[in-house]
Amino acid sequence: MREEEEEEENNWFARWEEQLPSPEELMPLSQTLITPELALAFDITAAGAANGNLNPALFPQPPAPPQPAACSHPAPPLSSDFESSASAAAGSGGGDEPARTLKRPRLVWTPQLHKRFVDAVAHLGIKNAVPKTIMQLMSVDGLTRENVASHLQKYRLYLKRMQGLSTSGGGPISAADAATDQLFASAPVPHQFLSRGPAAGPEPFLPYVPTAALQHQQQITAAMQQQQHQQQYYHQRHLGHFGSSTGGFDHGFLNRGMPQPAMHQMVGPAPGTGFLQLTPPPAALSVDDLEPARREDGSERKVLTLFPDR
DNA sequence: GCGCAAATAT
DNA sequence: CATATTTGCG
Repeated sequence: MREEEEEEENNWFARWEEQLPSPEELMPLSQTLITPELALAFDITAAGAANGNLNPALFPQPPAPPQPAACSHPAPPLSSDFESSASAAAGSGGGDEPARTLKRPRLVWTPQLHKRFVDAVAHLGIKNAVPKTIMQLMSVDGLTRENVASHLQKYRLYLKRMQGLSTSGGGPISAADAATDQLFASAPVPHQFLSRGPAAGPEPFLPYVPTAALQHQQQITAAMQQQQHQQQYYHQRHLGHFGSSTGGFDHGFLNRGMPQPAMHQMVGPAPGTGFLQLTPPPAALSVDDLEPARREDGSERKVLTLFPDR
């Protein structure tokens, strides 16, 4: 019976494919991640968006989504944009109304998406970093609370591991950890996250006020693409053999292979292999580069410097 | 609704 | 096998 479901989900994101314009083209959101409190603290307004490369004023707000289709309306993150979009878009002669209970394909957490996740949590503060809020802040259509909750759970475990290792031993870490969790390792971990004390409140700003930030939330165009991934996730490393594990990172990193060429029809090579890949706008954060990184001059290794210096 | 551990699915 | 989703409990 699973097969039937596959078909359903197939057409399900079939519309999505149309909806996605292009990773480069979409990047409506920018200062959305900057909490008003923070902005006020710095006395910066829209124009003073830190780097200046993120000028909301300059930002051509996507007045008209690439897809006129009813499926992509401003979708308030508060409600399930999914259902509404589905129901609205449905009706193609059809027969697929029950988008309400449809199970969507597995979400592929790309480094980009995870980055956005981390940024959202970072700017929200541990205090308000709850699935629902995070989801809203991310404003990624198609992203559900469950998705975030699940990911958040894993992420917390990841941080916990980091924390434990860094505090108790003091020995080398990152290496092993990075190797363990590729996804999490791909994104920088905000210093704020590494709260070794029971009480976490290191952040000078960001007391709260999620709603303010959310008021301006706009639907971030999410892109999904289904490529030959299917084989990728089957890509189980052939263990039992060594030597060829040089890179080992055959993982489909950045799959944002969404070049200018119009999206070609996705071929459903293998039924039942539907992957959902959300690609949030690249810009997003103005201070996304606040990463300490260059602590050393020569070492440009991808080693994460997440040790609690203080 | 949130968090977590375990089970389950792909 | 890795990863994401779902389930059960507090």
